[in-house]
Amino acid sequence: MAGNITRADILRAALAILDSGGLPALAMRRIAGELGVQQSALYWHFNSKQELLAGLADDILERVPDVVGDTWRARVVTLASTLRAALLEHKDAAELVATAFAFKLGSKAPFRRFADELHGAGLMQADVETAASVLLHFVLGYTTNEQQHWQAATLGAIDAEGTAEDDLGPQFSTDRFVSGVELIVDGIDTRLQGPHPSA
Amino acid sequence: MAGNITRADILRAALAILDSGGLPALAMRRIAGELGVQQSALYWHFNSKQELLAGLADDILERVPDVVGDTWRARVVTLASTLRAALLEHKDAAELVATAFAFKLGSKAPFRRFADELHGAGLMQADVETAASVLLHFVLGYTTNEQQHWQAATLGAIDAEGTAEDDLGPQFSTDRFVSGVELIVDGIDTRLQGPHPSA
DNA sequence: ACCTGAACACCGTTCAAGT
DNA sequence: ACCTGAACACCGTTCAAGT
Repeated sequence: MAGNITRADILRAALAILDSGGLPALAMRRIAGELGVQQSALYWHFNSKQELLAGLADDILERVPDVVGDTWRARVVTLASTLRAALLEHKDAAELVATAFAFKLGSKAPFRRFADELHGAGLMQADVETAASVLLHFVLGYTTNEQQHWQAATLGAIDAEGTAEDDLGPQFSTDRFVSGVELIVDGIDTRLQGPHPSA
Repeated sequence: MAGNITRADILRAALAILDSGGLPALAMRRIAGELGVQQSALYWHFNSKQELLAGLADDILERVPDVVGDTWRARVVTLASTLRAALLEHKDAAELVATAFAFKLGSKAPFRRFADELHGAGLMQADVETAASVLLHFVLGYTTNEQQHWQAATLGAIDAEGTAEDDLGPQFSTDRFVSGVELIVDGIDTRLQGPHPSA
């Protein structure tokens, strides 16, 4: 009936399924079903499910807007917060992006975003890579935990508050996230103090 | 013939399978097969595979030795390196522990280890939790990527060097890892400068 | 070029029934 | 208390064949 299916169609259907049911619902059969096509048809457009997931991760990351700010510190904190916000908009997106990043499939874009800001701040290259790595791992790790915590609470697997928090305090909030980013930024600042190396 | 199977037996068999084949090989049927038992027998000892994996994660983390050092900085860097080393000893262990941690099943032990060192350093409680969180996410995130990179290279999916590294430099090494930890530690140091708050 | 149909080789989990 | 046997309801991937 309708014309052929495209990669974009597949990714759009996959994102809708992710939004409604998260990663556990994201089966090849389900995506195909939503498009009115056989599951094997997807393998003409993607070599594997992992490749499809990497494409999804890239799509989500492309929606992260450019950041503005007067100082590099402000821009780095804003970039981290913006990235977290983009991930929180889609169920399981943090885990999805973290996995795609670990597998080196696409999506080194967020690493580059951090690296560019830090390079612009005057950090030397070795420190740029170290700092970008620390920032990215914190954003992905924190947001993954946060998202899983929410969803577990929604399913009733963990009671909404108290009990499971023990002595760790209220674990997840924008303030806690920003505190972590600022701690890292203060560490970076430490590397900017000596503008004229003697040797 | 032999006596009944125990939780410890199951975890021992699971760890052996993890070592040889990684997480993809760790199927309930495989664990049961190794113990000469039906897969359903495992469900008397564990309510789910996730619970079993959490137990495995705890086992791996229990092998992390206590750290010594003259300064809190030295102890924190050593603890991070020791944790990484323990994870690198078992295939896919970093991903396993990161997932168990995200799911809040057991294993907040490493968080506490970092928190205790930082508390001893004189950091105030809110900063202790922020800093421990940043440290733990970096250790788990970096080591997960490192371990997956190695294994992909071993399987030939990524050529051993060059090419995939592009402009990111040599991505994984003990030095790079320690640099990241030291950046965080410098950020922490920043919070220790005002010993007598005025209000 | 793009998709169907059908199969292959797996999964985790449940549950009555045995001992 | 601990385990068997068998089923349920799924997976990702491949591949000849169609159009």
